[in-house]
Amino acid sequence: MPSTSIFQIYKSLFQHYGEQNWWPAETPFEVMLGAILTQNTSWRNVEKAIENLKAAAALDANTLLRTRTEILVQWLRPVGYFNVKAARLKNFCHWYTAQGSYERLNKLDTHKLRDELLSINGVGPETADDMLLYAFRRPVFVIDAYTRRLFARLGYLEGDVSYEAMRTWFEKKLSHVENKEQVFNEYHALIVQHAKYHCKKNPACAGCCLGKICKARID
DNA sequence: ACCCAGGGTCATA
DNA sequence: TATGACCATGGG
Repeated sequence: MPSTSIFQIYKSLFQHYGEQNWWPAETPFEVMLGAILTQNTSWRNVEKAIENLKAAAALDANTLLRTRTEILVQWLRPVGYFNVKAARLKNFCHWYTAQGSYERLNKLDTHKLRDELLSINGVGPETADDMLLYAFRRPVFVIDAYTRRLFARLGYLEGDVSYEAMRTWFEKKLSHVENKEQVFNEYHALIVQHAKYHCKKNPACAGCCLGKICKARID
C-alpha cells in the first residue's frame, strides 16, 4: 500500500487540472437523464442526445412519458443502446413522477434515496451514485472503471473488489475531510478528466495512470 | 479493422 | 456468486 494519502492524490489532481464544475447540466433532472445516457458511452454522444431532447422540448418526465418509444429512440440514437436506454429513461420517468417532485425526493435520507434509485430497472450502483452526488448533492463517492484502474495501478486496491467495498473504502479514507460533498464531486470529475486527457496524451504515462503527477509528487 | 466510451441486466452453471 | 452475451453509435 503506497504511503501517499487518498486526499493528497486529490489535491495533486486538483492542482494539476483545476476545478471541473461537474455535472454539465442545467437542472437536477437533466443530471439524472445524463447519468443513464452516459452508461458505457462517451459524453460527447450524450450531449447530442440531450440536444435532441431540448430541441424537442422533451426534457421533462411527463413529456418523455407521453413520447412514443419509436420517436424517443430517434432522439437517443447518438448514445447507442438506444432501445435499452429509451426503456430505461421511461422506467426512470415513471419512478420520478410517482415520487411527486425533486423537493420531495430530496427530503429522503441518502440511504433511503439510494435504495429507491437502485430499485429502478436500468439504474445500477454507479448511475445511482452519480445521481446522489450530482443531482442531490449528497456526499457519495462514485466508483467507475477509471477509478478502479487508477487506484489498482497505483497499488492501493485490487481492481476486482466489489463496488460497495470500493466505495466504502474511499469514503472511509476521506471521512476526515471538510466539505465532503464538494471534494467527492471534484474528485470523481478529476479522475475522469485525468483518464481522458492525461493518460492518453502522455506516452510517458503508459504504465502509470497518474503519469507526471505520480512520478513527481506521489510515488 | 479494431478498440473504447463517465454500465446494467439477464440467462446460465 | 460468478462469468458471458448483449445492447449500438461515434471517434481514435
